[in-house]
Order: sequence, then structure tokens, then C-alpha cells
Amino acid sequence: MARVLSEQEQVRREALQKIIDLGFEPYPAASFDVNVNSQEILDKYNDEEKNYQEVSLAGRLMTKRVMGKASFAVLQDAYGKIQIYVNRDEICPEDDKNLYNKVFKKLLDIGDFVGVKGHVFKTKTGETSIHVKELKLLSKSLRPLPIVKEKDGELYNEVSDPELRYRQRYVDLTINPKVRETFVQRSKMVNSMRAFMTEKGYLEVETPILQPLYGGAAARPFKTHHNALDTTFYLRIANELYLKRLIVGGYDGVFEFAKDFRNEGMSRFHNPEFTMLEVYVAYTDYQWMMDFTEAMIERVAMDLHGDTKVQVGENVIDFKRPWKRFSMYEAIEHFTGIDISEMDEEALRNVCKELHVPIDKTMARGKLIDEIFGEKCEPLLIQPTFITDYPIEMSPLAKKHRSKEGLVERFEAICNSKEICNAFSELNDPIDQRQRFEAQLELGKRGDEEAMMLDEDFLRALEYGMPPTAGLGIGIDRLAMIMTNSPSIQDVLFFPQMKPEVFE
RNA sequence: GGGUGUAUAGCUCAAUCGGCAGAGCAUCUGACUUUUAAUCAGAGGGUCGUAGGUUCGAUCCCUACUGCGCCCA
Repeated sequence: MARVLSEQEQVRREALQKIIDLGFEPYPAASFDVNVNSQEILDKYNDEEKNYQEVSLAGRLMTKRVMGKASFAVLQDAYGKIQIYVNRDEICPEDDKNLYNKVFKKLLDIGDFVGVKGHVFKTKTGETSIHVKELKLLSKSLRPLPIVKEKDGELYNEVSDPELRYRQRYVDLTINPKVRETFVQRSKMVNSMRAFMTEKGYLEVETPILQPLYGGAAARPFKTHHNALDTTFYLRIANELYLKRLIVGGYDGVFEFAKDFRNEGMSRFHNPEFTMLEVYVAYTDYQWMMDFTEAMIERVAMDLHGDTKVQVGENVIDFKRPWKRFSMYEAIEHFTGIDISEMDEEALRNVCKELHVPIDKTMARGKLIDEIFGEKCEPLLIQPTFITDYPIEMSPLAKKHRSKEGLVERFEAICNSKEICNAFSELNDPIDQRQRFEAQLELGKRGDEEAMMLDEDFLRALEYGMPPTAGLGIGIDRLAMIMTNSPSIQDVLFFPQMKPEVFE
């Protein structure tokens, strides 16, 4: 069972023992009082004012340059890195020079946590640094940290192995400041959205993840079992039906940042568990919700970047309102020159052939339209664009369009060729809703594994009456990818799903 | 799920037409009281992803498996 230690690991364990033998504590229990961080010093230190003359800060040792009786090292805290200057006779004013000669010079390694006290100064070469008077080991590191060096902004030996980066995210975060920053941005993004909604008075709520019936989306669920109740539960694929129950109950605006779970393939854009914001607002419709959506996302861009323009890959995406709006038929006509609005299934099949859109026999009218849009329009939509008015067959929870036969009042926003949100005027006619569920049951019988289940309690809720309501779902991970210019979903999830690692 | 690429030292990467496995950083020993990819002198470190096969001989060729990446469904 014992793992074979590498040479460097053995050396560090020996160093640990030597530290103990010299009478130093490698894992002290007491708190180390920090009164400043690296970034604040770098931002505010003024060499003429000689401020910051009694600083105390802590972090991880990232490099060590020993020159006999004096040394430079770099300390990394949560905010960045700062150089420290350590002089033997200053940290060891008495005869006992062990702390410098043995502990600092020999036994401290890159990756160890230390606390330092001293004053800030500028070195000969002008680098703001900390002149250390007191140095304390706070935690010994027993594994060698990959060393990323930097010169003139260029990184050397940058860790590129995605497996190490995702499986050992703690290492990735330690050695890669850009990764830390991405997750700070993600957190700011969620805060920005939360603030936008709470300022409007909407209520942040929590609804069940374990659900006896899954619903609210077309997806295959994860299944689990509750022992005491001896009942099957599903991990939610969406929280839509629960949030609407809350609107029935009388709240006029509710939202939830919800972890959803879908038992599907994984890719650069799909993780089995992901975060979705869903928000429902009573007495509004999908037109209102479009205004709401673009206002919220424009604000997110401003809060994160101070600008509505965001660099994403090779494109600059501008979230400035108002965004372009196309109905799905208009979008298809715009990009293909073909007006499909009056076409029946047969005519649509011919259009697909003509446009080389791959289809199969099971696809009905709505699905064919969706395929044409996905193939011929979506890839061309880089700037945020609302696509409205979807075929009814594919939207069992959306309200019938007020004027267009066969369509529902639904929109998606497409950005960087990807759907970032989905919304509709919610179906609140309980009789219509029951018929839609029944149609889903039929699809299920024909083998559609993503068909929705009939939720009797949800129908009962609608029968008590739900006000006209618009609902919106935004994929938080997808939006975070765009806002942080990350090419894959794994880059915006701390711990993306991977095959379990096998330890020997 | 299909196609394809990839796996060599702690990290980044070489090399071999099939014949003792190499560099930089990191590590170890020594020198150095303002360095910054610190420098200088020396040293150690590898089940070449796993399991088979071909061969006198395999890290290299073949097969399967596993992880990860990319493209597609």
C-alpha cells in the first residue's frame, strides 16, 4: 500500500524531521496575524513616504534565491506575489543562526507556507520587496510543486497537462494565477446577476435536487434511491416546475442558481452537473424577459470588464443593448434565403436535402426546423442575438404564440454560436398543459428517452391558477466561458467531472 | 458511441531508420550579504502509461487496454 516516494519527496520528509529536531514546529497551530496583502503593497507602497514599515503577511514560497548570507524569495498570497529579502543576521540577531543557515537556506522548499514581518523597501533594481525581520514556517509542503518561471511576462515550464490541471486543481490554482483569476471572475459574475435580481426585489430560493419526477427540460436523468422511503428519486434536470409552483404560491419574482444534472455525453461544452440560473417573473411575457435578459448580461459585462465589449477567442463580442432580434423563420430566411414559414413536413425535408442538413426519419416538423437553424444559422451568430418564436412541438412548457399559429412565445439568446439562455411566456393554461404532457407521453412511448413525464402535482398547481409569467434559464457555465474567454467548460469548473482516478 | 492524436525524470520537452535514455528548470553537495528564468563548480534522479505479441534484442514495430486531448454523433 505504501507509495514509493520520489527522491524529492524523500528529501522533503527528511527536511521535515530535521526541522522538528532543530526545535521548530512545521505545522504550528496558532494563527499568524496578517495585516496586509501583496497586491496592496505593490499598489500603494511609496518609496518616498516610506509607508508600510511594519507589515505582516503570509503565503507560499514560490522561488528562493540564496546568495550566502542573504537571500531573495518570492511569497505568493491570495492576491499575487511579492519578493522578500531575507538577511541572516537580521532574522537571527543572536548567536544561533539555525533559522537562517539551516531552516531557511536548506530545509525550506518551494511550496512551503511562511509568515514574515518586516518593512517594505525597493531593491537596487527597483523591485518593491519586503525586508524581513521575522520569519516563521507556517506549513511544510511534502510534494514538489511544478515550478513555473517567468521573465518579461513569458512563462517557462508552464504546466500544460490538462489531466494534472483538472484532477489536481489545487496545484493548477497554486501555480497558475490566470486560473485563480478565472474563478474570481466567475464568482463576480454570479454576484452581479444576484445583485441585479435582488435589487428588483426578486426572491432567491432553493428547491429540491432530489425529485420524484424529473421535468422542465428534455434530458435523461440520473437515478437514485432513498432508503427510508424506499423510493426512486431523480437528480433534477431543471427546477422550472418547482419555481413555477412558487409563482402559483404568490411570489412575483423568484430565482435560483441551481445545480442541474443530465446523464449525457461530456464535451468541451457539457459537464454532467452544471449550474443554471432560472428566474420567473409574474405578470410579464417573453418580450419583457428579453429586455430583462439583455440588461442583466450587459451589466455582467460591465461589472467584470468595465465595458460591454468582451474578447472571446478571436471575436470581440459586444453585449451593449439592444441586441438583435430575429424570429426563427426570419433567421432561417436571412441566412439561407428560404422562407419556410408556410412549409409542411414534406417541403421541409426537401429543404434539408437541398441545404445538406443531415436528418433522419424520426424527425417531425419542429425538429427539422431546429436542425436547419442549428446547421445554417447558429454557427454564424457571434454577437448576442435573440431568436424568437419556436415551433410548438419542441416547447411543451411554453405558451402558444398570441398571433402565430403553430409557434410558442419562446426565445433563446445565441452568442458566440452557442445558446446561452432559453426563455418563454410560461404556459399557465392547465388544460393546454395537460395536453402537452400527454403528447410528451406519446413521444416517450415511441422511444424518446428525453420526453417529459406528466407531473400531476404541477398540473394541480396550475389549476389553482398561475398568473401570466415569463421564465428564463441561463447556463452559468456557458456564460462564464464567454465572460472569461475560456475555450472549454472544464476551465470554468473547479472540479470538472472526470473518470475516477485509480490509486494503487 | 465513432474517428483521430497523445502518454519518456517532480515540470516542460528531446532522442532512437529496433542496439547502455538526454537537456533546461526542479532536487542534492559546495561557493556567494541586493538577486530576479540569480550565477559559478560538481552530483544524483527513469518499470519510457499498462498488458501481451514480433525479434537475438522493444521506449521505438504490431495488438489490446487505460487516461487525457481534438473532431464528429
